[in-house]
Amino acid sequence: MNDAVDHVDLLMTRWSEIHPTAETATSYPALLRAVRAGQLVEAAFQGVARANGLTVRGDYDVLAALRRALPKSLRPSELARVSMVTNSGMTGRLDRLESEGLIRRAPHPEDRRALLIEITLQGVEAVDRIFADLAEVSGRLLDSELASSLERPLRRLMLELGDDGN
Amino acid sequence: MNDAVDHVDLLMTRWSEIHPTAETATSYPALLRAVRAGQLVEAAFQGVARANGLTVRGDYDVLAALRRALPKSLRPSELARVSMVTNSGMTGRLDRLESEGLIRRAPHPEDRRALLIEITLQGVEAVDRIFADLAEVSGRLLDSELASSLERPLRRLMLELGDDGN
DNA sequence: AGATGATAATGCGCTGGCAAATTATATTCC
DNA sequence: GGAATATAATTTGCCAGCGCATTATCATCT
Repeated sequence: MNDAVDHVDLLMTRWSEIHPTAETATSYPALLRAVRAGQLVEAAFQGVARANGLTVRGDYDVLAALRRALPKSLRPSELARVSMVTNSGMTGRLDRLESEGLIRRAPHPEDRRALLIEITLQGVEAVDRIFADLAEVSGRLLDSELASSLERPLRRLMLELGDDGN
Repeated sequence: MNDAVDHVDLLMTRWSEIHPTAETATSYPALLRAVRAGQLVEAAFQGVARANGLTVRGDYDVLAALRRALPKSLRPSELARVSMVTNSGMTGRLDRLESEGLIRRAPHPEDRRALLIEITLQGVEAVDRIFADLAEVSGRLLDSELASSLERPLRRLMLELGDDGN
């Protein structure tokens, strides 16, 4: 059936010519595809985020986390953890989002070291708009049949990689 | 029957609570997993590259492309294309790699605008060492059964995304 | 209670990469 | 052949995020 070759196939074939002895493990090419596919998708998503006024796609991750947490607020360090950036990186994102009026910094009532980040109405509107766009773009990039064939293996991969995020 | 839930599952479940009307398309979560898995793998690979003296993993991509192209040399713009960076980004990478003695810039004999990038002996040694490490790490991250279950769908995804690279 | 060590957020300096402008060469069109 | 346009690499200016240091607060141990 579909045995069209992709970039990684060509690449691995060439490697096996160079190192005929090396066992052709399947793990490396699989992970390589994951990286590369991730980059391509990321680029597409980045376009959506920018088209909706955000500076980077990562800012959407922050808004989305806040949106999902409603009516609760989250702390910067929690946001940093699920967004896979450092705390100082999160400070920068929050600075941007706050200056754009999409979030608000509020003091944490029980821990004076901490903050509670509240998403504003504008923030909710933005994230909902972007979510819809992302879903729409995804549908155009990927038919549902391929999507469902990716679901199980990718989910297992995430777990194998120790998908923290929660 | 592995129906353990990952981060994306939780996330989508929450979204469907927020927007009960919205159709639960499968494409978006699939691509989201691709992005996230890609980031996690990237981080692991980055560690391998750094442990072998490289500044960033991207530099390995350049070396690997040159290694595979042997005995031919490649031009900077070609390297930029397959490495998914801009030409100016490639200039920076080549600067680094050249100062580390892993590549050499040679004039292109037929086009005086262009260069030919040659990988040095040290460069070949580095790339071979890193390749072996990457394969080894990959094997530890991912058992071969899961790897093979990822192979077909991921390859199709790459093609669907218009995997240029070649 | 006081001291000591953990944790929360931010400040600061650095760096890899992008976008746009620049320079040099090549190609195309009249 | 000469002008106009395209292409190759680099330069420049900029920015997001990392690592590390700092400040403020909390928690623990005696």
